[in-house]
Amino acid sequence: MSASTKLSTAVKALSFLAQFPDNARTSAEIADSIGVNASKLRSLLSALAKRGIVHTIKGKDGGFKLNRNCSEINLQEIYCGVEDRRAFHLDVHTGIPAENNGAQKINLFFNDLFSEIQTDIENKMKNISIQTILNKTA
Amino acid sequence: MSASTKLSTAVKALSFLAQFPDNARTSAEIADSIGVNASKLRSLLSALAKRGIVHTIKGKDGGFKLNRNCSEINLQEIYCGVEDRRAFHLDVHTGIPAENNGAQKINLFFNDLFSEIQTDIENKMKNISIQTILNKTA
DNA sequence: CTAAATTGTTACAGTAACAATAACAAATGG
DNA sequence: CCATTTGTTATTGTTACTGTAACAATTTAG
Repeated sequence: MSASTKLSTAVKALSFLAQFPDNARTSAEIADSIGVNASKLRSLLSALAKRGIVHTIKGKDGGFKLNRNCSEINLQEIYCGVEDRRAFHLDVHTGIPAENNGAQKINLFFNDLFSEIQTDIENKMKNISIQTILNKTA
Repeated sequence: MSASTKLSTAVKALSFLAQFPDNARTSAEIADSIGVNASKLRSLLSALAKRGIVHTIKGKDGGFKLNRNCSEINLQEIYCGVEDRRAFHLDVHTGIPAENNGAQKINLFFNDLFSEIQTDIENKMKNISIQTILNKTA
């Protein structure tokens, strides 16, 4: 799953869970509703559980439910939860021994630029909560 | 090559060419200087030639040289030249038949959001020319 | 005209990454 | 003890990527 796909899948799952504030829902039910594989979804939600975004209940009558109010879950932390790397990490061709000094400085330049872009994106995502999305997609 | 790697490689090549405003340089020489494969580099530069960014000369004593002043080549058009897709395209898990309506609306939401982010990034890149980078990495 | 050099493009083998699924241990509650 | 469900690992098939080589087309020098 690409990074951005993980994000949108996670948001779909959380939005689904938002419909049932009290009852836990199984990975099978959620996966069926949003059209993804249950096993993959479990690994996504398990990552979100480690961040305290969802609560998981194992065993009979178990499943997943939201651990917080929808307005207190934002895209940035969802993204960081489901992805190891920083949001929308971009690569630079890393130096090989023969590279000249100018090329190395250009690598540094792009690392800085991409890092700046990442920060911009993360700031944008911090301002969007699940509640925001529910409102816009209602 | 990932999208962002293509961008940084292209910039390295153009910066190298900037040192020699009058003479064409061969793909072998440029590739050796920046540490990439000559064949891969030729396909990158050939894409830039189609955008009028570099001028190519075939045959004996041929090679590549810049077609414009460094201050008139910006990152956005380099990126669009070497990559088919829009700059830093981000994916959304596209709907499968069983997907519910809420999930589809969330796809639309993310398409809008990612599109907005792409525009932000492109605007940022438009303001950065090869000359800008030469100044910063001198 | 001939030969050498160079781009532009295609092909290819090897590798890595990815997707979708299956499988199963661990945990839980009746 | 048994059924259920998560959490994680393994598997399998496929796709994508990487680095290289090869070669036709083109151009110029001599």
